[in-house]
Parts: sequence; structure tokens; C-alpha cells
Amino acid sequence: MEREDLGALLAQLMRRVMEAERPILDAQGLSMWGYAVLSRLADQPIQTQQALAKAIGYDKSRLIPLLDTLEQDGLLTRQPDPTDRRAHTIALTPEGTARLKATKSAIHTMEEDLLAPLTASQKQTLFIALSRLKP
Amino acid sequence: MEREDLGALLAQLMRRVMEAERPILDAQGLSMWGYAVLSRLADQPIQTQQALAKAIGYDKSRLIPLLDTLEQDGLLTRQPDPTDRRAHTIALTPEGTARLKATKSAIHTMEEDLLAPLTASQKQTLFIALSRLKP
DNA sequence: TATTGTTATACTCTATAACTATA
DNA sequence: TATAGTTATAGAGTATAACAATA
Repeated sequence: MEREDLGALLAQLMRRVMEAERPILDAQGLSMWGYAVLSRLADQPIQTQQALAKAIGYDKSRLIPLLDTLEQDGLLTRQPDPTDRRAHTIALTPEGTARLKATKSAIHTMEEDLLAPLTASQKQTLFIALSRLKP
Repeated sequence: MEREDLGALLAQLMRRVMEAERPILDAQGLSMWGYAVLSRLADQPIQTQQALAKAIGYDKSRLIPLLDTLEQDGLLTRQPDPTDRRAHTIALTPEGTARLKATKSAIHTMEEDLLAPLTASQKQTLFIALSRLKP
């Protein structure tokens, strides 16, 4: 058993990151999944709620109450698609964009802090490796 | 928003790893947490169940039925500590050690396969970085 | 009084299947 | 009939508090 499990290493770091994110998200009034939704919406336009659910790895049935909350909070809008009235197009409001930007900024600051033990080169390689390995 | 979130990258890779581990663990008749327990026990001796729970990030109350199963499967033994009869010392059986070894070997093979897109140097840096960042 | 292991219980997260309205 | 969104519900995972035995 010469090296540690990749899974165990990822799990440990993941837990650290999530613990550090929680107070930031709380302060911004966002859940982890709410943040995932806003991030994905800012990334590029998305057609259906099902596509959104799949993109962030969330179940479509759980997505409904989450979108309800985000809509009530004025962070996004849901509108029936004129070309297919079953579908709803989802769009960030200006407030949603602003909230996302503030949250992402605080999270990146936290992450840089957490990454401080690494050299610039190690940090760069870490992000390259993770990006290359994701599906 | 110049770079991706570390948390999102970790989550995506974590999901991939866990999906790839599931069939291996199923074939070995182990749950994810059962594997975590065996791994930790093989690492170095541990005094109390509470210490074990904390070490793997599991709740002490949930640990009980998990240890029950592993004990029934003949993979570990629980014996009252003679010096403190409240405490139980936990030890891997030879079968537990063998099962762990076979599982870890299969998981590492899978991981190497998954890590194939990286150069040897990137792979090495990834493990160094993850090890350095864990708590 | 404090601690180890245990049990019971409640709470959250997640997935499945069934419903509606459109296509 | 098939699909988008929705709802209801069951199941798994998780945490909290209370208990017995021992220190």
C-alpha cells in the first residue's frame, strides 16, 4: 500500500473547502446548491430546468423548490418559453449576478488562503490536473 | 471570474471517483465507510471507537451498526480493553487485512486508469498538493 | 462527575414514481 | 406517445440527545 487513496485525499480536502464555504454562503444568504445554480447560469445560457439539473448533478425534482426560493429572493426569473410552452427559460436578474459575483469573490479569496501552502507552480498544476480529470 | 472554483472541480472529480469505486466495493462486499474503517485500522492502531469515528469523519453513533456488520463478516474483532472496560479495542482479522488489500489494489488500479490523462510529473504534483492541503 | 459504547429518534438529503400541461 | 415541469412520498444518510456501564 504504497500511496494514499486519491478518493480519501479528495474527500478530506473537499470537507475542508465545504466547511470554509459555509459561513461565506450563509452570509450571502445562499445554499451550496443555490450557489451552484447561479454559477451555472452565469456560465452560459441553458434551455431547460432538466438540463440545468443535469449540469450541476442535481435531481430535477429537488431543483423546483430551490428555484422557487431563488426566484422569490429576486435572484433569477422563470419565464415560459414562447416556442415550447412546457419549458421555462431561466435567467439571472441583475441582483442575481451581483450576488453571485460577491459570493464568488469571497470564495476565491478563501480558496487562495487555503492554497497558500502551495507554490505558484504547484497551484497551477493542481488546477490543470483537476480540470483535465473532470468528466 | 477568471478561474473555476476549487470546490466545484473537487466535487466533479470526487463524483467520478466514487462512481468508479462503487462496483469495486460492491464486488468486495464493502460499503464506502466500511472501506474507510478497514483502511484506517490498517494504518496504525487506534484506541477507542470514538477516535476511529473522528479519524474517518463519521459519527460515533452511526459507527456501531457499521462495526457490527464488519464484525459479523469476520473482518474485524471488538474486544473489551482490559485496562478500561468501557473501551473496546478493534483489530483487523487476517481476512479483514486480505479483503482490504484486494480492495485497495483494485481501487488503485482504477485510479491509475483515471489518472492516465496526466503526465507523471502532473500526477506526482497532484498527490503532493492534495496531501499538503488536507487538514 | 466524566467518558465509552449504545440506542432511539428526529432531521436532512436524495431518488422514484405519478401527475399536468403541452408537444 | 413523449417530454417539461411539478408534486408526493419513500428511502438513505446524518446528527442529537438520552441511557447503561465503567472510570
